[in-house]
Amino acid sequence: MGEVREENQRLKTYLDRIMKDYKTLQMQFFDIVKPDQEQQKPSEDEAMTNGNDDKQRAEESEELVSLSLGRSPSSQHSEKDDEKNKSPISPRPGKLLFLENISKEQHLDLSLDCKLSDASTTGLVETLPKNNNDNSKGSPATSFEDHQKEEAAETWSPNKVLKTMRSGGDDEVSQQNPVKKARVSVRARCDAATMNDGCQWRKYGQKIAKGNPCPRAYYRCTVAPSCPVRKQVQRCAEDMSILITTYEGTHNHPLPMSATAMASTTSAAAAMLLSGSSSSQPGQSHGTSTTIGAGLHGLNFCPLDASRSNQFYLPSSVMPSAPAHPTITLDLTSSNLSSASSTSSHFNRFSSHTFPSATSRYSSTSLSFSSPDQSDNNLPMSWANNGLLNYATQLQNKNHTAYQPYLQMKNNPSLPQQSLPDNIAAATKAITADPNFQSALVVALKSIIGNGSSGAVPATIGDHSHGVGDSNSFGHKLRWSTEPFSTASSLLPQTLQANGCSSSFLNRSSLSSQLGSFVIPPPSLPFSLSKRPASPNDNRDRTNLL
DNA sequence: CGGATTTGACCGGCGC
DNA sequence: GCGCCGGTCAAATCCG
Repeated sequence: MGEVREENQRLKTYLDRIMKDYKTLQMQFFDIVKPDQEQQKPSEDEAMTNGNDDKQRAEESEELVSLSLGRSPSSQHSEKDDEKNKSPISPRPGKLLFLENISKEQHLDLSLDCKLSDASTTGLVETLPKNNNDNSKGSPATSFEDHQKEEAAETWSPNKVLKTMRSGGDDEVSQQNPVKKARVSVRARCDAATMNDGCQWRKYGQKIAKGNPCPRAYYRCTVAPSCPVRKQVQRCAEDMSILITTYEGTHNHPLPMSATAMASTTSAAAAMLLSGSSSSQPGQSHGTSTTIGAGLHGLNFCPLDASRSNQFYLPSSVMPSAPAHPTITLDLTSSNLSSASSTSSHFNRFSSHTFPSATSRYSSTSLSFSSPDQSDNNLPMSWANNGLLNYATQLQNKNHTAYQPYLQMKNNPSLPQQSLPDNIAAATKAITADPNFQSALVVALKSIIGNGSSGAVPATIGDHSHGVGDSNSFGHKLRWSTEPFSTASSLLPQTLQANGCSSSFLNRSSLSSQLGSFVIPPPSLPFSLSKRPASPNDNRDRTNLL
């Protein structure tokens, strides 16, 4: 406990320093954009002159932005007396504030276009992958939750139709959702027909997909009769030893312990994908649907398994699923290390780029689980241990590898060539991927939540049937206490950060208590890459697939 | 015999 | 409107 306190204090100090730096940068950025604001919104700037101090103005504007979310600034029809309505929100999309507000503002801009439908009819739990109505209960409506709901709604519903994740499958609203569910694709070398991810699956179809001679098998979760989760299994056309498993949907039932790791990881990945989508560019909108994502967001989760040289890239040519789905691919193969077809240079994996396919209406996200330095990476990959948490836990030991994208982005001379919103989105992602940032965030969260009182944060990404609603409360606390750091454009990344990030004291053993019911499955591989079939039927699957 | 798989038919979205 | 394609359904089949 003493050590923990010391480290806590140290991290708090570090957090303070980060906050100071952040504010400094914030002010600088604000100064940069100030002329633009004055030019475009002189009247509102007048209202802002109350805070002569730039810092104060920055803080105030920050607050104003956040508080004004959920309203329709364009209409400005109500609450004129409320000073909060005098936020320096630009009437045009793409206006820049500081980084922290970028995503919010983009959301807000989206909201301007879409006139959010009744967000109260659907909670975040219905919009984000981890939806479970059971967990949306009882969350008292707060402005922050509204904000989150609106963020989620903005993410998915620029058109007036509330787009929720069909994956929820829990209610009528979700079934009305015209938006495709986010998918998480896992590439792994596997001789078996399917990976043993701990879940029970029933095959319900098989098709020959275009561009791949190998048949694609369709599975649905049979753990619960009404579980909407589907998965597709297909061999990679380029490398038959690679099995591409694509998960879609969210389990609406408790998962076996052996399945929680994979489920949590895929859920978190999907959440990250969706969160990345929140920074979508208006110009990428396609028709009445929201374009998900601003590109291929390279997030480096650092090293995990040297033996497998897990990497994460997204060769569009091997996209296993329809491009109409926002897909995040976890590449657990090592082929891309040597594959000439791979474009996953270290930098590229951090670069933000879009699919070459013109038909890709949604972006995909690539996560890198690789390490440029694998020599010291002797930690075996264990989805079962705690899934995604593992990455972040080990990430702490990797000398800030994940910070590289941010640095590269800063140092990349090509960045100015990108559109500023792209830069912002990329920078936001990079920042949120920074383990230091995450550590500080966790420390702050911990202090807010109440000194590690277990259960204070019931969030668990280990169980798909939990988490979003919980992350609401999680993010809620985050919201009010670590305001400058609530850069995550939606909640799930915060969940991801909260769960995924860890300081050295927030190691696996302590995290379970720190983060409440974070599921830590038994230390066995949740999915097996062995030839042992996932189910008694997999043997046939294999013969069928091969 | 019950449950899982197979496989052709069917459906809906999307592009042309 | 048509065709393509991904995804799902469901009857037939298989298997323990």
